[in-house]
Amino acid sequence: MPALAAWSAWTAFPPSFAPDDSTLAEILDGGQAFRWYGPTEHGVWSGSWGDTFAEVRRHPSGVLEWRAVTADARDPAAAVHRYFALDQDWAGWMDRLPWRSDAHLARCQAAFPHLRLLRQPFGETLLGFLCSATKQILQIKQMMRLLAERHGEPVAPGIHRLPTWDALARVPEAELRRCLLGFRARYIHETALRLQAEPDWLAVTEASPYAVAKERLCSLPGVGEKVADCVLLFGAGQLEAFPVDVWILRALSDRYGLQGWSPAQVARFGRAHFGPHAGLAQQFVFAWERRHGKAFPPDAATART
DNA sequence: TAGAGACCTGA
DNA sequence: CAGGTCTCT
Repeated sequence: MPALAAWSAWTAFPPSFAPDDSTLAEILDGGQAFRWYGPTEHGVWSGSWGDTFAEVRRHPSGVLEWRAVTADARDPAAAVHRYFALDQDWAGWMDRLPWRSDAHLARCQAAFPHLRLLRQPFGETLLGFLCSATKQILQIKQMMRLLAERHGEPVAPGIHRLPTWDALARVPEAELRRCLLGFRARYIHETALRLQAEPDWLAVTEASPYAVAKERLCSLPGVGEKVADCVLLFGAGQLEAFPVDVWILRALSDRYGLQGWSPAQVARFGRAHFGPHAGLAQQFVFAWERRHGKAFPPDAATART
């Protein structure tokens, strides 16, 4: 009998990563990643990326901690650090956002302490957002779950990883449709074939500067500006990426007075206003709009075009 | 860098 | 109708 995958011991996250429960939920299940489930009645989140399966919970002391298993039973600490980008200068980036002159941004930052951008595996991020068109988070998660169960290798007993693009290239489009993908099945199938024909395309794209990487991504079927920016922001650490979805459109319209602006115009405004880490600002504005937007109808003072 | 409709399926 | 893209006018 093969060695059973073993859990690492529960390990505390560093004090620099101390989100409250609501912010943790926003990080894990707010639309960046589609592979987290929770919290259980005991407050445990479980999720997976690549070959890693992890759990996150709050110790009675209040400290956030994690444990994980990996498919080949190597120490998962490095994988966890990379995924949560624990070695990055979040405090510095936060301080360099224009919160001093932007009261709404300051409010968003205050509302989600330690909100982070995840650094997910590039290929998986692409897969997730290729499925995201006109779908809610719940439905995207369902698609990912079916893809993993039916076409991904097991990483631990009962747990399957997402299929690699190589594996996806071997799945007929009709079979993909059975994973609730709908018209997105064609995008994924065709993308898989292209990636198969060019084995280092993903790695080269991930390592390319923002503008180049975005152009490359946009050449894939089903990938437009919004999806490309999500993939680069959540799967490549490109903080310049500024995805404009309906929430950001609404937020910039209602909070910044940009009624009637097109997505392209809003994107230009976002990069100019929020600066080189616009993608980070975007995450706060996005989270705030989803959670609190309804309680704050558009401000009459800014509601002029 | 305009606007409309199609594309799948299910909450 | 839904966190988008593609295509055509």
